[in-house]
Amino acid sequence: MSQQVPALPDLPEATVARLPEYLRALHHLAESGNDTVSSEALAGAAGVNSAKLRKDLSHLGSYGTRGVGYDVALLIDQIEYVLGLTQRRAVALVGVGNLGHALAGYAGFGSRGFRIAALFDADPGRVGEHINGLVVRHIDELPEIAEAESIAIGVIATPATAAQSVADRLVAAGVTSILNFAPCVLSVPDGVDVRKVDLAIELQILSFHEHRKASLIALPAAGGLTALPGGLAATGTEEAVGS
Amino acid sequence: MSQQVPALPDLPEATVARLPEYLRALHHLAESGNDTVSSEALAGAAGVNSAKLRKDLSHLGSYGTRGVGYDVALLIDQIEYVLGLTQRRAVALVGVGNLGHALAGYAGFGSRGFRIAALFDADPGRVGEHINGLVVRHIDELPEIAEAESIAIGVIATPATAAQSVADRLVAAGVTSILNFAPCVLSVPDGVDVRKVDLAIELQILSFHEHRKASLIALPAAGGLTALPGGLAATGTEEAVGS
DNA sequence: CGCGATTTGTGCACGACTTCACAAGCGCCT
DNA sequence: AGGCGCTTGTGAAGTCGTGCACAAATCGCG
Repeated sequence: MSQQVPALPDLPEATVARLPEYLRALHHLAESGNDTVSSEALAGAAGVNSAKLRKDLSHLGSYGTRGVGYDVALLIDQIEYVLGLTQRRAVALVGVGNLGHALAGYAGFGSRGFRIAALFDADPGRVGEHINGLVVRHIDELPEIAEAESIAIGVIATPATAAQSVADRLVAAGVTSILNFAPCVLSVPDGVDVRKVDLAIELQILSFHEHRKASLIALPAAGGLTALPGGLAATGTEEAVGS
Repeated sequence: MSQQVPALPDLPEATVARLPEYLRALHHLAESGNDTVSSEALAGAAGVNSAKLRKDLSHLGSYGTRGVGYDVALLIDQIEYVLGLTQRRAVALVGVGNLGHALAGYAGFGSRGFRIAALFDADPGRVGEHINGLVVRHIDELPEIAEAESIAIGVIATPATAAQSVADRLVAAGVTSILNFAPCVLSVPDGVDVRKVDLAIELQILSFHEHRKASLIALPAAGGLTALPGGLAATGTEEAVGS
C-alpha cells in the first residue's frame, strides 16, 4: 500500500540541490508550450552540463525516452513528488524587520509550493501589524499556531543575537527544517535540518574573485584575461563560481 | 616590489566559501576579548570540522603557533586581505522592489566590507525615491555612476524577466561580479563571476528533507529517528545539509 | 520491415574535497 | 636545561562529484 509510490531513493546531496533549478526551467518550458525537451536543451536552460543533468534525472528512476527526450509534464510531476511539493507546505517566518518584511511579501514562495502560514516577532510594537494579508503574532504564540497549521518549516530573519533562541523555540514547537538568514551558526538536535543564507558572505566570496582578478592583471600578463583563447569573448556560458 | 605581499595562492573554491564564516566567528571572538583561539574552538564557532579548518588556514600560509593556537587579530587581517576586504568595495543594487528595499537597508553589508554606492530601477515611478540615505537613479544612468564610483560588483534584485537585460547592462558598465537574486540563469562573458541566491530553492531543498524524514517514519522503523544511538538527543552539533 | 538518426542511461577515469592520524614544533613548569 | 603536554600542519586514504564516451533504445522514413 505504501509501496505504490516509488520509494524515495537517497539522492546525492548535489543532485537534490539542482532539482529545484531543473523544476524552474521545466515550468518555464511548459509555459512556452514545449511538450518534450532533450537533456541538452534542459541542461542549457538550467545552466549545467547535459551529462550531469542526465545522471541526476536517472537517479530518480528514468522517465525519458531515447531518441526523443523527456516529457515535460511528467518530469515536473516526478521532481515535485521527490521534493515533496505535492502538498503545499506551511512555513513560519520569525522576525519581521527589514528582511522579514521583504520575505513576507515575496511572491516566489507562494508560486513554488509554499505558504507563509504565520508571522512572528518578539517586539510588541510590531505585533498586530498587517503584512500582505497576515497579522504579526507574538513569538509566544508559536506553539499553538505551529500545531494548528502543521508547520514543519521555519524561517529565521531575526538579528543574530536572537537567532539561537528562536531556533530553540521553533524546534520545541515541532519544526524540523530551518532556513536561517541570521549571520550565525545554529545548534539544533539531530533530525533537524538547517540551511543558511548569508547575503554578506556571498558578496565576500565575490570580493575574493575580484581581488584575484585584480592581482592577475597586475602581474606580467601570462594567460590571464589578456590572452583570449576563443577569439572574441563570446557572450556564452556562465562562469561557474562555487556551488 | 609587488612581491612584498604574499601573492594570492589559488585556494580551493570550497575553502574560499568558508573563509567568510571564519572571519565572522573571529570578529565575534575578538569582541569577546579573546586574543588567541585554537582550531578546535574556532571550528566549533564556525560550525565545521577542526581538521578542515586547519587545512583551510594552512592554504593561506600558516599563521598559527603550535601548542597555542591562532592569533585572532592576525588571522582576521590575513583573511580580510585574501578576501580583498582591505578596501571597502562599492556595490550597485539594481531593482528596488520588495527585496531590493530590504537589501538597501540591510546593515550587514556596511559592517562587513561593502558600501552600497548606488540604487537603480527601471520604473520611473520609483526613480527619485530616497532609501536609507540614497536616492534611486534610473538604470540608464548606470554607466556614468559605475565609472565615477568604481563599481565592480552588482546585485540584481529585479524580476526574472528583467534580470538578463540588467546583467548585460552591468557588464557593459564594467561590473565583473554579479550577485543574482532573480530566479533565472544568467549568461555573462568569460571573466565575469556570477553567484545566485534563490530563496525558494533553499526552501525546496528543505522540503525534500522533510519529505524524506516523513517517508522514513512511515516505514517500519529501522535505524531512523526512533533509534537514538547516543542516548538522549543532545543539543549538539548542527546537522549539515548540503553546502 | 529494416535502417539510420537521435537521444538517453551509464561504466569508467579523473579530480576535488574531506577526514583521520600522526609527526613536528612550541611554551610552560620544574 | 630538559621533559611534558598541547596544538598545528600535513601525508595518505577514503568519499563524493564530475564529465567523457559509448552502448542501448526509440522513432521516423523509405
